[in-house]
Order: sequence, then structure tokens, then C-alpha cells
Amino acid sequence: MSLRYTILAVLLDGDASGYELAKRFDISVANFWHALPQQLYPELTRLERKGMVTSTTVIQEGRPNKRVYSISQEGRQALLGWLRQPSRITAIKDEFLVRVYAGDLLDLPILMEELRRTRAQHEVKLGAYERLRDALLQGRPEGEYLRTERRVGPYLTLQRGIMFERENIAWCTWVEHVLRQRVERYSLPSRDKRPKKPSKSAR
Amino acid sequence: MSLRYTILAVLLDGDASGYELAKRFDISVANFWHALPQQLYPELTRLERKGMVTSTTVIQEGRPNKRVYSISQEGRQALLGWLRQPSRITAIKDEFLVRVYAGDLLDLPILMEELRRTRAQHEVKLGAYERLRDALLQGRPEGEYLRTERRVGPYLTLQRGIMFERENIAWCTWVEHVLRQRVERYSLPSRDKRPKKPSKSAR
DNA sequence: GACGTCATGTAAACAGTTACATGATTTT
DNA sequence: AAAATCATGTAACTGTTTACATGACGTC
Repeated sequence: MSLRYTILAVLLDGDASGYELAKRFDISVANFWHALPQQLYPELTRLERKGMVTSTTVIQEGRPNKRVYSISQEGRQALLGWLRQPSRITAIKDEFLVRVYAGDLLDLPILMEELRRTRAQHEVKLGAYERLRDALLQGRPEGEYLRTERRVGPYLTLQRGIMFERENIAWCTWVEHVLRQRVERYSLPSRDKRPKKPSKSAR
Repeated sequence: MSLRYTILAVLLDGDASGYELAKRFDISVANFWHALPQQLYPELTRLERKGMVTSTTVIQEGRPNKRVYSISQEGRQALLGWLRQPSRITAIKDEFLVRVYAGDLLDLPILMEELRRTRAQHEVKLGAYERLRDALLQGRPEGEYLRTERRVGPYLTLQRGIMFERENIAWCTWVEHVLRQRVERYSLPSRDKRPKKPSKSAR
């Protein structure tokens, strides 16, 4: 059900066609919601049948015509009604963590390589989110932005995404470190009976 | 498809009936995977048909008999094959963030109350994970545990869950703070007529 | 000539949630 | 007496992903 209201929420930022909405999903809410274009088209049709959005066909030259949707007053009311309801708590759902959980079975080089790959992907995402944040702030300091801007929802949620990606990177780095130390133990079997200094707990 | 392999991964920790597996899901992997008992039963049947697990019926007195599953050699091989494949990157998917995104529409007291409720739920989860970590460590310092323990996957992934819950709590606290400051601005309306710097231009 | 963008969809497969169904035993 | 635990499932519904389908225009 949330897809419906996420669409309405994204339409708050301005009218859009299905195609444009799909792209806007990838910037504004990519960070905590994801939807494929194939999901959006039928959902927009349903929303229009229910009167929550209205559409007009925009005739274009040199490219296909498009159907542009606006949130209606009923749509705003429906969104508000949904906003007032309590949310169910989130949890991570992550294949990669399943792999690390059982990873002691796995050849270490493969796991290490996957850690590097995963970390690199999160670094790319972090970079994208940080550029987005800079675009929102437009050089203003955060404190001022948060005090004066009319809508702060997009910034607040973007910040959650930034935190999440930073934590992913930090965790991958930590796990790489832990595993590297464990390999050293095995590949240099003798020569280290020395009790190492407490070693940092990376947090 | 990942549910299948998550089940196999959890069976690495020891044999279990469907019912026991469901409970074990809520402690060992709750942190990055979730499944209802109704999903487990048919999946276990499928896994047995494919030879990845074997089962024996355990007759009990004073309570219903149960069907206890073990991971088979084929199951281990299948799991290993899956482990070697690259993972797709995770993303948060969170209804509550959708609500905060559009939250500028919402009555502030409702949003604030939801923030408190959400934070409290994450605090409960964090507490549970931290107790679990203590149970794994059994008083040993982390560094020692990570150097000497045979399987570290469960600890490493648990740590990711702890980080996630801490970040959720920190984020809720921050948003509460930001919003409280914004209300103060509105509820003390006069006393600031000073023309602010140019402020926002076009997006 | 190949690839990417613009634009909208349908169909099938897969995954997850909610509701229904049963029934004995144990704990509060 | 009510609620929770033990134990296993089926059925219906909802949501998500993958594959298929079309076709013009612009860029490398």
C-alpha cells in the first residue's frame, strides 16, 4: 500500500509523467523507497480512477506524447490520512549479510573481494547523496537551512540515507580488517604468541 | 530465492524443526532477514524434495510431534554455490521515512509522537541485540573473540544490526530536535522581523 | 551502426503478508 | 478462566521483479 502514498508524496514536489516519476524516485526517495517504472504505470492509472490524481496528455514533437499527473485535493487528503497512521518499524533485509553470516564456510579471497565490491557500491551511493545534499543546501549552513526552509522532509530523510551509507562503508572496512587479521594468524602460524595490545574496537 | 539459503545458513547452527527455526530466525538473523513461520514450512518441504535437507519425525509426549530438519551435504554444497555469487546492494525501505518526507503537511504533534514511538521501538531492538552480543562474547573482549572464535559471521552481522539501531535512534533524536526548534520559531512569532539574508532563490 | 533516451505498457513468475484452521499443554 | 506455547499447515491476497513488446529520435 505504501507505494501508492509514496507516489503521492513525490508528486508533492511537482507534476510528473510516469516516466519522469520513475526518474524522480531515483533521486528524491531512492534512499528509502524503490519502484520500477512497471509498477508506477498501473498504480498511476488506479490513482486516477480513485480521483487522487488527475492527468493531462501533453503532445510533444520529436518524441512520444506523455501523460502528466497532478495530485488532486482528494489525493492530498488521502495522503494526509495515511501520514497520520502509525508506521511499522523497519529492519534491514540484506542478502550480503546472509553471506557474511555463513561466510566462515567460504573461501576467504572471495569474501574479501565481495566486501571490497560492496563497499565500493556504497561509496558511489554516498557520493551521490552528498552531492544531492549540497544541491539542497546551496551553500547555506545546515542550521540555517533547517530553521528557514519551508519543507525540510526531503533533507531530513536524505540525511538518513547518508548515515546509512556511511555505516555500510564503515562496517565493510571493519569486517575487512577483522578478516585480514584472521588470515594473518593462519598464514603465519608460528612467530606470534605475543599478546597484542587491546586492539581497537572499530566503532 | 534468498529465503532458501537463509534457512540453510541458519541450519548451520544446528538441526531444527520449522517451529524452532522460526524462533531462531528471530534471534540469529532477525537483524537482516525476516520470515514468518508460514513461509518456512513449505520452503522446508521444497528443500527436502531437492535433497538439501533431511528430516526425522521426533515423537514427543505431552506436546505435538515435530519434524526436525538437518542440512545435508548437498545442502552445504548448494549453500556454498550461492555464497560465491555476488550480492545485490541493499537499500533502506521504510514507510516511516516516507511519512517524514511528506511530513511538512502533517500536524507537528502527531509527527513528534510518531518519532518518539519509533525511537522507543529501536531502543528495544538495540537492547535485545546488545544482550545477544554479550551472550556471544561471554565476557571476553571483542578483539580476543574475533581472533580466536571459529565462526565470526554471526558476531559480525549482529554488530551491523547494533550499528543500524543506534543510527535509527540518533536520527530520530536529531529530527525531534530540529522540529522542536522549528516549532519554537512559530510559537514565538514576533521578536524577529529582522530581514534575513537574501534567502532562497529558485530551485 | 550501436547505444542511450523518451515513453508506456502487459504478462508471468516469484516473494511476502494476512487470514483461516486445529488442538493439546502450560503458564499467569 | 484466559493467554501463551508447542506444532504444522493451507488459501487468498498483495507486492515486487523479470521478461516481453514497441517505436521514434538523438548521440558517439
